Order: sequence, then C-alpha cells, then structure tokens
Amino acid sequence: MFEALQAMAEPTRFTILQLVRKSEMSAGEIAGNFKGLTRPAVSQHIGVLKKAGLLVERRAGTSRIYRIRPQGFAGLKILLEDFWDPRLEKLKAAAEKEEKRRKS
Amino acid sequence: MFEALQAMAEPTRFTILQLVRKSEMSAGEIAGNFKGLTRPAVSQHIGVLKKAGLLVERRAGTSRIYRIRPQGFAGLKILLEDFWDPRLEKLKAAAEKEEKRRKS
DNA sequence: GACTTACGTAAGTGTCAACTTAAATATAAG
DNA sequence: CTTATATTTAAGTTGACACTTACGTAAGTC
Repeated sequence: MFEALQAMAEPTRFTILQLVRKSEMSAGEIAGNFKGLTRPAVSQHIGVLKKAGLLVERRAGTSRIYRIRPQGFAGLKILLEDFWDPRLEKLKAAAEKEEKRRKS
Repeated sequence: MFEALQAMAEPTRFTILQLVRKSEMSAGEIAGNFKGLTRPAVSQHIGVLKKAGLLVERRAGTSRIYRIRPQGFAGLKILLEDFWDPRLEKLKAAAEKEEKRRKS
C-alpha cells in the first residue's frame, strides 16, 4: 500500500500512469512517449508499477499490454482520507450516523 | 501538487504526518518519536513537508508547533480520483471482453 | 532451423537525497 | 549581557535508485 505511494511518486512513473489511464498500451508504445530515455529504463519503471499493484499486464503475441489496476489506487485513497479536514470527517460521520438512525 | 506526493512518499515523513494528524506537536516532540534519528534530520523532513504545503508552522516561545494542512491533501485526493474513474471500469470491462474473444 | 520483433533482465555507473556533526539563530529568563 | 533551551542551517558523507549498455528470452514468420 505504501509501496504504491512510493511507486507513483516518481515523475517518469507518474507519466506512465497518466498515459495508460486513457487507454491500455503496449510497453513499446509507452516507451515511445519518452524521448531521452531508453526502452529498458521504461521497462524497469513498468516493473515497479506492476509490483506495486498499479498496473496489470496482458500478453498479445510478442507484445505486453498494460492497463491501470484501479484496486491498487483504492487503498491509497483511504490512506489519504485520514488527512482530510477533520471538520469534514466529523460532518461525514454525523451524517452517516443520522442515516443509520433514520433507517432503523 | 506532485511535490506533495513526493514529500509524503518517504517513510519518515509519512510517519511524521501520522503523528501530527492526531494533534499538533512541537518539533522536539516529533523528533522524540524517532530513535536512531537525530533532531536535525527530523527538522529537515519537516522542512520538506512544510514546503510541500502539508504542514503549517506556528511559533510559541522557543518552540515551533506543527499541524496538518488539510488543503495540501485536497489536490492529492483529486489526483488519485483520476485513476478511480468510472470510465476506467468500462475500459477494464472492454479489455476483459477482448481477452475472452481472443481466447476463443 | 534461422531470423525478426518486442520485450525483459543483468551488470555496472553517476547522481541525488537522507543522513551525520558542527555552527548559527531565536526566544526566554536571570 | 550571559546562559539555557529549542530549533534550523551549513557542510560534508554515503547508500539507494534511476539510468546506461549488453545480453537473454519468448513468440511469430519464412
């Protein structure tokens, strides 16, 4: 979970995520978007993202196609919510309590 | 915004954020929670978090007291939601359909 | 089998950031 | 002004990691 946070907090890797977010892409297509960076370098970054659970791989012929793995971001979202405005949290909690009470 | 992401993606700094989240703390109190780490080291981390907009400082006598700055996390939340978009779900579904078709 | 395409992996290197110790700064109190 | 306390800033060291080039691997084509 923290591994995912570390993985995406690197400029090249973050760019990869933004690219793949729009539509799944092959490793070669991803690497094509980076000039001044070799293909192995990009491949290594993809490996980190995959290990962190932010990307999934699928093979098609000699190509490997990657897409976002939304579940990998779910945990991060929860992690961040802990730092959200306490006043909002209280409001939210109160609203949910109210909701429960109303249902019973 | 990305600076904030990088700032919190470091174990010591993330721990600092978790500590201060509960209640504001002085630099000394924060440093007291880390054994095997000098005060200057912690101070430098605090500096990074402050610069990234995740902490705010307030002075009281010789002490400097820090607390979370929720606005600093707001942008990050939005950033993450870009990867948790309903459109992604559609993409995933389409990809799975494609996968099935390819296999048959 | 030989070749090509599309990748990943291995091994080595250079840079940067997380640390250290030492010195500086700010506020308070005698 | 001197001393004490709380903390940052300066300067220098070192290990991790983002790169490179070279090699390995897997699938497709002739």
